[in-house]
Amino acid sequence: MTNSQWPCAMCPMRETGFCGTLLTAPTSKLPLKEKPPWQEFRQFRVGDKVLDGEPSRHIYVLCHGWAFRYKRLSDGRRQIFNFLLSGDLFSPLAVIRGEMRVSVQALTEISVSAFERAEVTERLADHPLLSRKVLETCVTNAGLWERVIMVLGQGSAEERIAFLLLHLTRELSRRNIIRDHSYPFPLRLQHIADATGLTPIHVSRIIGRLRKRNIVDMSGARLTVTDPTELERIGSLN
Amino acid sequence: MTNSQWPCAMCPMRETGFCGTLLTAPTSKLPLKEKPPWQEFRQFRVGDKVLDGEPSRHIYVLCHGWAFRYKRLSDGRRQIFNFLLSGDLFSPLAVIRGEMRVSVQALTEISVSAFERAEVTERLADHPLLSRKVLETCVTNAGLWERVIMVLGQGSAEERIAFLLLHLTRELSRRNIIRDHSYPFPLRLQHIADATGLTPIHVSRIIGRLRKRNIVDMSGARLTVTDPTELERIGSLN
DNA sequence: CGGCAGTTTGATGTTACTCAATTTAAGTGG
DNA sequence: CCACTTAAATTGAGTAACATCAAACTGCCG
Repeated sequence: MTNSQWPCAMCPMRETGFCGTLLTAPTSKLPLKEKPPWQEFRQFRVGDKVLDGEPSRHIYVLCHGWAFRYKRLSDGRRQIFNFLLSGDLFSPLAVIRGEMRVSVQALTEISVSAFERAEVTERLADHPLLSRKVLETCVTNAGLWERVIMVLGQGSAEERIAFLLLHLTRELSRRNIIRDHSYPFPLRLQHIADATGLTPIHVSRIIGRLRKRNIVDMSGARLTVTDPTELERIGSLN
Repeated sequence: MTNSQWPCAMCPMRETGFCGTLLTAPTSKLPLKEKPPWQEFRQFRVGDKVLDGEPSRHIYVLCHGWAFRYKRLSDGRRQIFNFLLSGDLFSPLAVIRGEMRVSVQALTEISVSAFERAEVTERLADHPLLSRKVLETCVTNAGLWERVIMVLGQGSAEERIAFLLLHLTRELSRRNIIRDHSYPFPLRLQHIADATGLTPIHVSRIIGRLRKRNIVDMSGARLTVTDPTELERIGSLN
């Protein structure tokens, strides 16, 4: 990981008086600030759960790595709402309301910043820039939720998968992670299935088809977008 | 319509210094306040479009009747995001960002309050109660969006329809509109289909099945929930 | 060289879609 | 109030998309 990729560039807490503190990340080469007692820096390994359906005392920001946010039904079905990348606030709603019965699990090694919720909400009122950031994240998410509802309600299997891959590709490109239309890709078929409402078997077939058509290739834990134009045509639902 | 059902009880603008003005509704028997120039009171008839995919200068609150919020794809597919009932802010996001390329259409005769967006956003800063209301609506909506994503991603046709009917029934019951487990219901099969991602024909079959099982009955522009417990069991996805 | 988890492939089953025809309900004008 | 018109709901038959089950294959790690 190079400094230029250091996630603080994406962090919603940046420039809100909260952020300098994120630079206490162990591997960071950037200048340190003093860490306040109400912030913690934590690391998790692949498969670890950061949250498990219980309300949390903390607000989390993902600093590095991949995670996903999901909910499980009593009969085992799992819906993945979104994938979290560097700089993502886990749930802007958790800032306002404590509840939110969702789980978050790490897809790679990840590092997160955990802020005491009480401290953040207390500072929310007299820190307009912070509350603006939270609100902005809410808005961004709401836009994503509506696009997801659109694609789950109206899209074919192919459109759903293309939409997901397109979205991830765009997000990673904003973070300067993509080189030669290819990037490390930690999702298994099961994750794509649970995010798109399909079965992993069917996802495999569709991805195979997309590969044969030279649109995307998913192998060796990497995703390569061979034909971005075509992927966009399929996945953007306009 | 009795005074006790008058929508201001649900209006997010109530007690924010914006709301008294909603009482200028022509049919209201409640005391009037002076209407500021940046508020308008409008009426629409069945099928009229209040918004049509274009950014609007106004922020809308539904005062009376039913409407729905949707987006149409270029090939004709339509996804209905939600149904609007008395007191609903059309789109909390429109308050923060002007854009939002969605359409809103009336299902019944409706009356709406239209506020100049510029005036509202200007007052947003020094009116904490108002911004709190907007934020709260954002939060409520975000919770709904996630439940919708859950049901569209994981639910069967029956679960999707039950979820929708259950949600509407709850919202109307909060508004004291339900008498004897029955209420006026302006949705056609096509609306339910476009909200659940099914075809109207299939919706018809499923509803017919629910009727035979004495769970709900949808006829004569009314919905009757015969077995609320069973509807809840099917539609709550836990 | 196993052993394991994840992926791919094939065969078959189920759910939901499409198309067409019929029935019901809701208006409309006489 | 009743024929007539029209839109919407229902029903049936056939089809396509996706799910399920089972088996074979691949890559990876000890």
